[in-house]
Amino acid sequence: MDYYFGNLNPNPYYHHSAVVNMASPSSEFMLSDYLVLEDALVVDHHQESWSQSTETESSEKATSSDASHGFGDATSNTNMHIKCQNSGIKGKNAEVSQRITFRTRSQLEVMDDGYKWRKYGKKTVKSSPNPRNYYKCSGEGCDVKKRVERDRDDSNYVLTTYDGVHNHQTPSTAYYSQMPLLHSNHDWALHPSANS
DNA sequence: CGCATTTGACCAGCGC
DNA sequence: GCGCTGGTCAAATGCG
Repeated sequence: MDYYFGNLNPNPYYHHSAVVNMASPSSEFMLSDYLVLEDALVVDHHQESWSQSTETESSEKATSSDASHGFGDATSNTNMHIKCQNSGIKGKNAEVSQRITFRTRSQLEVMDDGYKWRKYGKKTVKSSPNPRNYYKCSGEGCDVKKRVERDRDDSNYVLTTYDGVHNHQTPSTAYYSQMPLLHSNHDWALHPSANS
């Protein structure tokens, strides 16, 4: 099984979105176990315009794999839209250099990505009728955070946003060398706004 | 009993 | 300056 998630497109003016299929044979699957890059799309996407981008994502949905790639029915598969955003965050979060948003079709809100997370907050936000859950990595000295919420437009999808990079390896390191996506030092293209 | 989760309070940034 | 909003804190609670 090949794992790959490097630079999908050399053009630095685009963020990268990859559509992958992730088989989920049980509720205890691990992201790192089943993440398979199915196809790569390129979309222009800005950190500040997530709500606007959902229209783009809806069109992606219509053209993306879903069940049409022969991975089985929707209840047994998790289809993901992955965005990597170097968002040029200003202010107090300026030190956050990596932001990755997964859009996951899943009944599960929290997937096991190999790291241990501690929930520290839950908030109803105005931009979505669904509550947003906040998690911190339990790794010692690791300040990576993630937010998890149901897609406001389609509750079958879960939006998972990772902020920052881990300063340690995942507790399950078996796929480390093959699976750079959820580790530091992966090779993402930068959006021009990140440099301004 | 120890640890994780819940949840209301608090804080900071932003727009008006 | 004030109110709104999103993000975080921390005491209370639940669970194994």
